[in-house]
This record gives sequence, C-alpha cells and structure tokens, in this order.
Amino acid sequence: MAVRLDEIDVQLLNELQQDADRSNLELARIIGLSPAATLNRVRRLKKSGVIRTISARLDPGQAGFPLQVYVSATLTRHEPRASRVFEQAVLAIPQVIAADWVAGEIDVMLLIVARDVAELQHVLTQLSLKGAQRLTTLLRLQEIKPTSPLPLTSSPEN
Amino acid sequence: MAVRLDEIDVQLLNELQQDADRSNLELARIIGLSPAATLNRVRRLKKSGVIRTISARLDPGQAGFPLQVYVSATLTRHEPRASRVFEQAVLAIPQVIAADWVAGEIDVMLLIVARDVAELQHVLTQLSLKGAQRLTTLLRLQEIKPTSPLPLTSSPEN
DNA sequence: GATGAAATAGCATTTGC
DNA sequence: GCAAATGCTATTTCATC
Repeated sequence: MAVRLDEIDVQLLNELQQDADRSNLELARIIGLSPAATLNRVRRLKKSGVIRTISARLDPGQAGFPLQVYVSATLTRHEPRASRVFEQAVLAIPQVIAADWVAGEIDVMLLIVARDVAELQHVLTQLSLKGAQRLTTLLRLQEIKPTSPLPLTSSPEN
Repeated sequence: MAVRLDEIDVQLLNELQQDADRSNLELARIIGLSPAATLNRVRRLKKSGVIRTISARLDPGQAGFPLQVYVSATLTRHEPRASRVFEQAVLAIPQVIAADWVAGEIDVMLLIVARDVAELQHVLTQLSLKGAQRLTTLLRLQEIKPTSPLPLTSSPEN
C-alpha cells in the first residue's frame, strides 16, 4: 500500500507540500541534487501516486464563500443502493467540496461552502432528500492550523 | 473581504485548482489569452490572496499514514488563555494536519493522521492534556469526494 | 538503478505597443 | 491585453559511479 521513500524523497515531498510554485532548478538547489535527478524523482513520485495533484489552494472567504461548514450525517438506509444515491448527490453538488465515509457516531463527514445562508440551506435540503439524516452543522469560525504537510519519515532501508 | 473576479479569473482559478502543474503557456492556450496576460493575472491572483498556495497534495495512505481521523472536541475552559494553550499544542503536533474553531455542538474540529493506533492514541492524549474534552473520533473509511475546486462565479460588473 | 554534466528545445518574463 | 525578443529553465542524452 505505502510507497517506499528515502530521505531525499521525504525532503522533496516536504518542499512540494509547502510550496510547489518553484522551478525544478530551485528545488534541485534546495535539495542538493542535480536538476536532472530532481526531475526524475519528482516524476516518479507523481507516477507512484504519493503525489495526487499539484493544485492551487484558495482562500474560500476571499473567493466569495463566507460560509464554510462541516456537516456530519447518518444515512436513513444503509443498503448499497441508498449509499450510491447519496454518493452521486454529493458528487453532483458543487458546494460540497469534500466528503468521506467515516466510522463512528455518524456515517459521513462533509465539507460545504456557501455564499449565504439560503445557499447553505438549499444544500442541506438536497442532502436530506438524498438520504441524509441527523444532519449536524458546524460553522467554521476561525482557522487554527491550515492544511499542513504530512509529517513524513523515510522508510527503513532493510 | 471578497476579491472581485471576472470570468477569466474564474476560469484561471478553476484550472489552477484542478491542476497547477502546467506551464503558463499551456494555461494561456486553455484560457485563450496571451502568455503575458495570463502570467499577469495569475500573479495578481496570488498577490491578492485568493490563491493561498500552490502545493502538492499527497495520498496520506501511500505516504505512510493509514489512519486518518476527524476529531471533534470541546475545551474544558473557554478563557482566552486556555484557548491559546490549546492552539499552540495543535500547531506543535505534526500529526494534526488541519484544525478549526467551529460553532455548534463542539468547539474545535481537527484532522489527524497516524501511522498506527498507538500514534493516534498518543496524539489524542496530548490534546486532552492541553484542554480538549469530550473527544470524538471519526475514522475516515473511504473518500466519497476528494477536495474539490470551489464553485466560483464571477462578480457582477456593476 | 540512479546521478551528474552538457546540449537543445522550449518556456517564462520583459518590453514596447 | 498583445507580440516580439531575451534569457533562463525544463528536459533529454549519455557517460559514469
């Protein structure tokens, strides 16, 4: 499941998680490797799937979404069919910007953004219609810690 | 608070949220703008703060963290001092990869990764020691929807 | 099996419009 | 915002460890 990473891979991944908006040359200088080797490693990390994407992270508030909420819910029915209906709804609602099945007190955790309360209510209603029950909404007030790099460590050499 | 975005900005942000691993030239071709204009706009979007960072998103499982959990909690005390102690702890614990103050049934929502159950327990203990109460852990089972682009719309022209 | 150095092709970035 | 020009970078190649 997990990919084998040496110290240089870890260094590269840390740098890229922090800031991927740098040239390969700059990255090479930081790591202390030639540009060619750096490029090869980064390519390998992308192909291996450890790096899922390189993407821009926006500030939701600045981008016009003052409301950001965590929504947890259970499903009214737990058959595969009902789950799939719900999943499709989640995928189709653009204000749902992330969603996971979880184990615990509830079944799903969602991250939702909205421009105003009416828009939020509309999304919650949609989710109810698609099988969500006991919707609990937590309004995001303030960021304590922004999405941060994973605390990577290199694999033992064997 | 929110930044003014025209249709081209929205297009650019959508592309960059989806995949920021493309040359400026490629981006320019997609948008139908000259490379110079594209570069200027992207620079502006970065400086404005709408784009917070360009970064690599890793697969936590592949990167060696099979356990990913949502943890919600209340604080034992709600004085500013207690909150700051807790915030500092959260910032200092590397397995906490995101955290927010929220309004609702609980006070904070955390996203935590761990290599195994022992590591997870250690983090939860730390949080308790720093003032977290009623810790509720939700084990992430399966992704329904990966972190997705914000459903941006351009600002009215006035 | 991966690295480094050198070479080429391509891109980022600037300038003037 | 565009087009052209310059300088730098990505990327390949190939010898090497």
